[in-house]
Amino acid sequence: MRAAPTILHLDMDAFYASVEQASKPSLRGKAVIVGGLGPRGVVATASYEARRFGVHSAMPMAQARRLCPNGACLIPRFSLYRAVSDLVMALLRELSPLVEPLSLDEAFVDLEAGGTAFDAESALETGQRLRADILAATGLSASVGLAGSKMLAKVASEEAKPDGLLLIEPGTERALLAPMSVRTLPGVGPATGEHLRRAGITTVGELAEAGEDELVRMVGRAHGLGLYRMALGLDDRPVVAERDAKSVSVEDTFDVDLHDRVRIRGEVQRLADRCVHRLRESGHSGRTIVLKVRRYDFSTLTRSETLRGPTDDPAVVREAAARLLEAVDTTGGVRLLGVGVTGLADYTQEDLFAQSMAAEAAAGAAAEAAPAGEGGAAEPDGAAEATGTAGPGGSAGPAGPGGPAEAPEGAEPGGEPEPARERRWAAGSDVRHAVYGPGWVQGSGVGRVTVRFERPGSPPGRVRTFRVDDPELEPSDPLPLVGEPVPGQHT
DNA sequence: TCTGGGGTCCTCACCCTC
DNA sequence: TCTGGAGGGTGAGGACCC
Repeated sequence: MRAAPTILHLDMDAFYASVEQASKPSLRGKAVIVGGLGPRGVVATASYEARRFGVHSAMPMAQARRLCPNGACLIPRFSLYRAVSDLVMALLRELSPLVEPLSLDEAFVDLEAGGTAFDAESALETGQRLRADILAATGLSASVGLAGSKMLAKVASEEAKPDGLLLIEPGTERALLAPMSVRTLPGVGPATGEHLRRAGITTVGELAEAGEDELVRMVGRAHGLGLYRMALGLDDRPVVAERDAKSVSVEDTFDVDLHDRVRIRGEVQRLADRCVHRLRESGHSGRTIVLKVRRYDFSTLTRSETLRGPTDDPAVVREAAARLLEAVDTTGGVRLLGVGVTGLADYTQEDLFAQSMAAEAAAGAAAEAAPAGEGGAAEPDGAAEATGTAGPGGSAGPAGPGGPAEAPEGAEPGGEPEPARERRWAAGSDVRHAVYGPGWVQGSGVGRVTVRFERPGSPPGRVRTFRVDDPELEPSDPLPLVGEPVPGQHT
């Protein structure tokens, strides 16, 4: 077991919301809620100001708005968060080659492996310096936990939040953990927490007292053994710099449940294409195709099919997904569809056999499906979806100005020609005005869009309102949070 | 106005082979 | 030839994480 507290866990504070506050000076010190803005959107991150109203991650956005009616609700801007995250991860890699990112805003670092810390004192010094460097590079605060293991370092950073640093001295682990809730331990979520609570176990100390056998009996072998060890403060998992992806998937929740079988088939095909696109981008192929269907009552079904060999052929994935869909009863309505690929390989063995099978199957299916599919008259409730609100980019899609991010290509080959659509301006998205310069959308409706003209580092800016089709207003890329070059002057 | 998206890991059931 | 168990592959679902 490692003695020196040289595992560092970094956690950026309320990351998405903090990035939004840094890039939008008028929001600093205000309640900011980042998440899906559609009717089925949920909160991704809330600023600490919004958390005071009871808003938290995974809460339905509608509920968050009720709790915090004056909060600024914004769509996530992942490209910006990724850019900021890259800066932070680069700083971590200066400390050690062993950096294990967990998400855009969290990572473990093995300081000892990087030679940047060997005892409590040097670890503390490194942690403080890192926090200062992150603040200088991004303008954001981060919390740091230091301990002898990953689990304890994560507990420490959680305790240090917000904007703090905590080191757990070797030998103090059990006493520190004992009074904490079992929910503190990674892997104990609502279900396991409730399971343990019913057995009278609510603290980590009680978990340790329960003993290994009892825990294995209660929650299964792997989980029970892991929980018992963690309750004792034991965790010898190494920091792993490179992790191979094991699956790739895409899914969409629709604003309105889908009933029309033809429409559902179409969505599955579209998702299969998106999934293959992502699969290819990652340089993978995969062998098992998974279809996910969440029904009107929130029950979730998965159906999967394993191919003879890995593929990244869109036709093969589309066909497999279509076959899987045929085995699912969708009467009652579908709120979410997803297509995924697992069993990834890092080679693309061009599977001629599978391809020829797929081509045959496709030809057969096309011959069968075309009359019914194109006719679209089969489903008596087909008109139910004609609202058009349930489209891609509904609650989840960052349906920014210029149209939904997905389905850029003509999505409705057989549909009526689309009239010039009113431009949509999502709250929080970046824009540039020919006269007033860079700003962000504060809100839009009834043919108007309200823009606040400010940028990272500027004082809070002024608000102006335009027609949604104002030709001088256009979507733009986010500006960097720190060290922003003067726009238009690249010398 | 209930409940996103993209993942990982584990368990269990079933089938097949040895 | 029959039977039972072990073990791997597959499919489905649940829990959890950020």
